Amino acid sequence: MENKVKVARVSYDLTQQELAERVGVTRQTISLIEKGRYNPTLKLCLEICYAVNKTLDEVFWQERKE
Amino acid sequence: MENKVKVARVSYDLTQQELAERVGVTRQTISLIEKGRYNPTLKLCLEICYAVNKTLDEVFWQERKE
DNA sequence: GCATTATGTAACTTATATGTTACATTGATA
DNA sequence: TATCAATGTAACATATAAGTTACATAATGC
Repeated sequence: MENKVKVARVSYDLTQQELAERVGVTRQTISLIEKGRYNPTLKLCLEICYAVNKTLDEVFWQERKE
Repeated sequence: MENKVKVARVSYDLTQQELAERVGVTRQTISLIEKGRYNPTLKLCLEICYAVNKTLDEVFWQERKE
């Protein structure tokens, strides 16, 4: 699950810990999502978007790969 | 978890069963997502978007509610 | 009426997202 | 060099997304 969470987070000058607190998960969860090792739930994706002022498409969209 | 899956699906003239087969889940999962009783994973959201030719924002975006 | 299709949902199981605790590594900085 | 902050990750526990089976209802067509 590749995504732009890390870019969005860093552009907001937030640490993983800070982002985690704002969206209500642990630092480990943010780390795993940024590393593409987790398939986050929609609710968490939305919380991350709200925290970095971006939309789902901007942070999580990816074209279908055959 | 409100969303526009049902509208998008019906506009494509797909039954829950057909959409479920295209995205690789069961009919029950589609039903529960449409009813807002499930918090789907990002991967499933993307699959649904691909199936109905829409983006995440079009089908799953919602403004933060305080 | 009787079948058939589409949908809602309940009980139970399985897979996995997420939490908890803990330890290691890297980079900056005093 | 020695902290310390930020990050990666591993083992295990918990919550819940998703599957399986099954049954019910509404709508449609025979």
